[in-house]
Amino acid sequence: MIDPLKSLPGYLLRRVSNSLRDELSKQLSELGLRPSEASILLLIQANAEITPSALGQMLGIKRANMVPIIARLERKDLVLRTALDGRSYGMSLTPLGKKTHAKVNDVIKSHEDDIIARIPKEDQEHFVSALKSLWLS
Amino acid sequence: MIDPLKSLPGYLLRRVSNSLRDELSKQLSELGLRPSEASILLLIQANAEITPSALGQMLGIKRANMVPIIARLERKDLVLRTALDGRSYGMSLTPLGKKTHAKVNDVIKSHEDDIIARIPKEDQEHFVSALKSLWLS
DNA sequence: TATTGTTATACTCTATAACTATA
DNA sequence: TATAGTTATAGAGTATAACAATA
Repeated sequence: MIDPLKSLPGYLLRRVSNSLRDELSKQLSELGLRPSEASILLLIQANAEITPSALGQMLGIKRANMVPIIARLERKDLVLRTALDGRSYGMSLTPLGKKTHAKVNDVIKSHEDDIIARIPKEDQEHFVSALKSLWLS
Repeated sequence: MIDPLKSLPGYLLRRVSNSLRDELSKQLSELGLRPSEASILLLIQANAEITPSALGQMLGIKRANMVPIIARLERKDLVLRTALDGRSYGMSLTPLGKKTHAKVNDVIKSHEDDIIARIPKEDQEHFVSALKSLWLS
């Protein structure tokens, strides 16, 4: 079979991205989390009292779609909300959220290390550089 | 705001992949096609009488999910099926399918050229090499 | 027995419009 | 007026299980 797609960088990028996401998703599911939920734990830890809108902007997730994600994190007792003013609230990690954050951090770090380890040494820096030049450009 | 995710290659990869896919999707929508449909036109052109199962395997799409995709391509008079034996069929491009294939090819080529053009010259080869080493490994 | 195409179904992620309450 | 959070809803992609017909 001839595969004219395998020579296309954009196509390669998409397939690789999907398979890596599936791997991460599987590892995070052992913590009962989805990738978006895990990312949010990292961002809340790094930004005390961050709002859902700010989170969504950083993650490229629409405000409307943040609602059920945050609701799940709250239901799991991982995050709690504190009113900032009458219409917005900041989010922080509960004690359980902090413990989970540490585990998430380990999982993501090992996932990222795995990725780098699979790339030949002489390509690694160029790979990250290329991704950064494609980032939102 | 601190973004601990922007330094993670896997996260960068996913965000870049998503935004590139959105761009391609938008361009293909002017042809009335989705990325999966466009890919299939390329693969049928390159592989006469290919079956849905073989297509799905190459694209990483489950057989069950190929059904509605192919049904749409047939409804648009882009592909037609020919029985190979009692239970399987091969797919080929109709005259309109061939014309559309040429347009799809142009769109995808310019999309891919755009991607490469955004990457610094000294990173381009390493980027593709890195993607290939991450491909299904 | 294994495979092909199919149906039905559910889950995830995403996109839009409209509403409310507050700034 | 503009913004934050929310609701409802629709679209797209994906996953699984089960079935009939055929190899």
